[in-house]
Amino acid sequence: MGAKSRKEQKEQTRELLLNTAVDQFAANGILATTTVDIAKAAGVAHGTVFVHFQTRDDLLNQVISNFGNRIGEEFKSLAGPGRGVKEILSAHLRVIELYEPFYSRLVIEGPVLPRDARNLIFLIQSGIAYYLEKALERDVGKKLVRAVPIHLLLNSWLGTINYYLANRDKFAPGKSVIALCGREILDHFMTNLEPKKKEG
Amino acid sequence: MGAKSRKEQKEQTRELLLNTAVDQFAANGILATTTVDIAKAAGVAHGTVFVHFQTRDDLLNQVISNFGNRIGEEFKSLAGPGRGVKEILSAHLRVIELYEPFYSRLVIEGPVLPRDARNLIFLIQSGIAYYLEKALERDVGKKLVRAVPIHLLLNSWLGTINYYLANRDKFAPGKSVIALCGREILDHFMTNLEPKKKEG
DNA sequence: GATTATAATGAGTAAAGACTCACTGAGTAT
DNA sequence: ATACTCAGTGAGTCTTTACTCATTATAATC
Repeated sequence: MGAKSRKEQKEQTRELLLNTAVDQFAANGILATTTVDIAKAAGVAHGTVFVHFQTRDDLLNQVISNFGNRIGEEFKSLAGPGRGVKEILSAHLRVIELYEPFYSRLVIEGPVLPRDARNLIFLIQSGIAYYLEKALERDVGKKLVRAVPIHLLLNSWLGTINYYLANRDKFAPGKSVIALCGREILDHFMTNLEPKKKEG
Repeated sequence: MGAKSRKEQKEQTRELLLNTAVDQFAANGILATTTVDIAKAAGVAHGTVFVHFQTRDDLLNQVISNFGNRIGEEFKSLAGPGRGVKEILSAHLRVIELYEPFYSRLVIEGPVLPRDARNLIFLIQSGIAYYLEKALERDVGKKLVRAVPIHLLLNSWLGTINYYLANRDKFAPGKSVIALCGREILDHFMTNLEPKKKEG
């Protein structure tokens, strides 16, 4: 038995392909990246891709699924229980910033990807919903924020963040839009949530 | 000279192709529609497409450009001078609802289209910016709404509307998302804009 | 009526890209 | 040592789709 057993070797190549794929997707776009590109960048033969994944879509789904797990863990560790709305939204921004290159590709190209991929992306985005709802209930109960329907808050938040990510080349060419604009967006949303004071 | 001169005939075929293309794009998606699809749906030979348009991208750009002009005119006629923020946003919603099938395709697929097409789409979306800015200045001056940075209002509005359009199959399967959710979104934004009352 | 110009045709070409498979060579078992 | 297994190879196949161009039919011109 050599230093690398066959199983180990195979698993290693599989992960090399997954990691290379995520990098290529992030750098050049998901639609624009071919299986040849991934093989070349990974330094393996084209056929090797299909030893490990049945189809290109299969590879893509596994890349997205892996990514979703990583990002979900990260978010949970930052957005523990008992947090307020501002902390949840802030944690959301931090996680996105951390994974911005690929995350923004998902936001941009997600809607035109195959159904399976779309569903996975929807799941990833839903990760925030539960925490935001709890945080909103808590803050409304404490009269820290005014009562707003959770779905309007969630959809306008996700919509706005996605809009900035999708137009990152206009808002922050070559930089992180979240790093540049995230704070401002967050403050804007928190101001919108301030309780209305009584008549003076 | 026959009933149709050659010039007339050619122009007629050209418009047939433009109209057929917009319908096909709206119905089946821009990326998914081939030049053969358009030719078949228009009832002309495949080659005829290239008699009238140099490339598929050229056809697409002209479709988007035409669409932009129509939608721009419509918006201007609804959003005359002296209107308030609510009227401008409301006019925006009405125009989008009117052209929702193709407009939502532009929102969904726009980010992955060629640069020229992307720029045209950006122009279309910018149509509201000027009017919204004037309306905001007016309403803030009259103390009807609180002062917010115009770019935050614009980007969160466009982001939210685009988010609903992009997920219309989830929010309003088979229907108009704008018809179903537009009013609610508008009210939410107007509530966000209510001036803060003095301490009681 | 004969000639010319051109809108329209549709079979054909070319390029891109996903996927296959007979083969190679190194690890594994007996 | 020998036979076997399987990760990896890469030239080749197949499909899709934009685009071409020689040809046809019809309007315009003389």
